Amino acid sequence: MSTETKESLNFIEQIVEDDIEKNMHDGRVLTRFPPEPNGYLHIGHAKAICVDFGIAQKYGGACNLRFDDTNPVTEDTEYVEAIKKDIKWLGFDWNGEAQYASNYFPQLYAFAVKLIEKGLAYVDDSSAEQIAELKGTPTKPGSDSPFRSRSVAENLELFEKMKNGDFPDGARVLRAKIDMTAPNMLMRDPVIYRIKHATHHRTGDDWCIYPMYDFAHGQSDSIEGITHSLCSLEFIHHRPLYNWCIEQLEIFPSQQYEFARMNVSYMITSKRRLLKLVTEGVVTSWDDPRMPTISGMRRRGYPPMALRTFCDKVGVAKRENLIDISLLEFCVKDELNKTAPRVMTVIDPVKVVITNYPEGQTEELTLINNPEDETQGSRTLPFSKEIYIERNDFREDPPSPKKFYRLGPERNVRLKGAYIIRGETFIKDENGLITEIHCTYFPDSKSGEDTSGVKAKGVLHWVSVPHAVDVEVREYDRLFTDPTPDAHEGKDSLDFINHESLNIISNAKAEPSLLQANIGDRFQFMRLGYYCVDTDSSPEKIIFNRTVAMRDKWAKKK
RNA sequence: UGACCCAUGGUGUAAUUGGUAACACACCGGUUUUUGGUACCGACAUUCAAGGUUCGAGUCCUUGUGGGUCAACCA
Repeated sequence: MSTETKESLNFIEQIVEDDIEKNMHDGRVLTRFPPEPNGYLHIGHAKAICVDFGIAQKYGGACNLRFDDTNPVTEDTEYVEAIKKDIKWLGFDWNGEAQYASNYFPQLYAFAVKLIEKGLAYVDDSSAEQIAELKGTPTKPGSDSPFRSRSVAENLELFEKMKNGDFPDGARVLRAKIDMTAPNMLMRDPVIYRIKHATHHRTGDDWCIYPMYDFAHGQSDSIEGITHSLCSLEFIHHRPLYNWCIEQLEIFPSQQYEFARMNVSYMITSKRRLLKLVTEGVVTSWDDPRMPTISGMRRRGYPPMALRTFCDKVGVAKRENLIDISLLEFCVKDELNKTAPRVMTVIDPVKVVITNYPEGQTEELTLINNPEDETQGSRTLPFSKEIYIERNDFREDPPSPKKFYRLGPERNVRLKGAYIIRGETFIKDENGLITEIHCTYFPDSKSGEDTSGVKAKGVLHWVSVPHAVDVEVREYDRLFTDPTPDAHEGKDSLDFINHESLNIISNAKAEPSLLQANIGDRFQFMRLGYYCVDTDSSPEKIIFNRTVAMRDKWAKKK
């Protein structure tokens, strides 16, 4: 008797399972991730990667990485390398070598010739404007180009001349001959080849004509034997053309399926607008920790696994969506809670003197590194007469004393992993700012061997003054003040920039174990949040990025 | 005066394919806690509308309504 509950499938998984059941392509599953190497990958790509590679993985198939590099003027190998790095970092492996649409240029050219020979493509001498003119509008049918009825021989000759570089850019195009009155604009004799005397990042100057997306993508899928070509909803209108090309060329029948792209609140994914953030100096670079790029999130400290579980939780469907960024942050915190070692760092330090603690004495205390993971062991930490605590962990006169679990005059608190101390007096400067707090400690209240019987109001993190390490901490907030900054008509996303998205703290005090930290290492700063060592760090100065702050009910109540 | 896609709590995704709305996040309340973290418990929707088919509809049909996409020699 099977009691297993049937796992619910998204609509793509259902299609794939149906196909496997029908033994389509002998049950083979081959997907592909087809980025254009003209920009950096962002959170939206992460979703596509998880779907493309994830489906393949789930059904024992494989996923090709294919660069859709059919427009030499915008593409570059720099992006190729960055994209590969991001995919690997997310934890996916593509099938064999990376593929390139440009590898198929000879084959694609032959496909075009075949179409001409079948009387299904023609060379059009019209200008871009004229072509647009005759194309009609979504509500008005288009009409035939005067060049539509050229003979096969003439088309063949002209197309070859196009290839040979006999014409300047824009002089002529090759168009598929379909139906100028089709309700789907893409079927109104789409341009499939254009002249561009440009150097391609891979094929150099071998070609001066380049196929359009619609004449390259589907055929590339077909050449590679892709079984399920998954893309976002905006390509749904391309599907009839995708199928038309495959049918007319009589090649392997790859199938395209569309799913909704993922939108995340307070993030933008338009390459153009992302670029603007960099060029306008809103952020420092493509991998600025505030950027929704994969490289930005990596630098911010988001674990790749968190991104994957996030995409997983978001699911796959066909409706427009706006995912609450708090789900992403939840996934990040959930992952980090299990994996990040705990350390203590005081961000806004105020000095505490323990008046009854022996002068000059240092104790080595042992602290657990991660209560969620025993295998992470423990470390020792120096304790002494003078320590730093967080400024807001002391209140001279707490507003609601019963609810305040921190230090104050005549209040007892436990120093994490150390002793219980009691607030006594404090010193203020001329501005009323507290500069020093005097406490006494209970010698028999040592953590783990507490026989004092003293009740502590709460637990504070701390750092020993003589052993403290100065570090810089960079706190980030969302880049925009509006959840959908690019969805307001007549307004630019830059109108919603959060000018307080970066807060630099240059004099935080960290426990000495952090001296051993390496770039990229992630930690939980107890009671504060999760942080990682930034790439800007040097041996002289460790710089931490705040990946995400801890959930804080107390801050919320206030 | 078009074609195509979509419609389930604040958000996102489910619902054994026609059998009486589930899970996660967020929010609110509580328990535990040497992190105001974690963990745990509780509260939170009769599925866009109106008809129809049916013993029975979130699932099927019809008509509306609302949202999205399409007029680059970009992908």
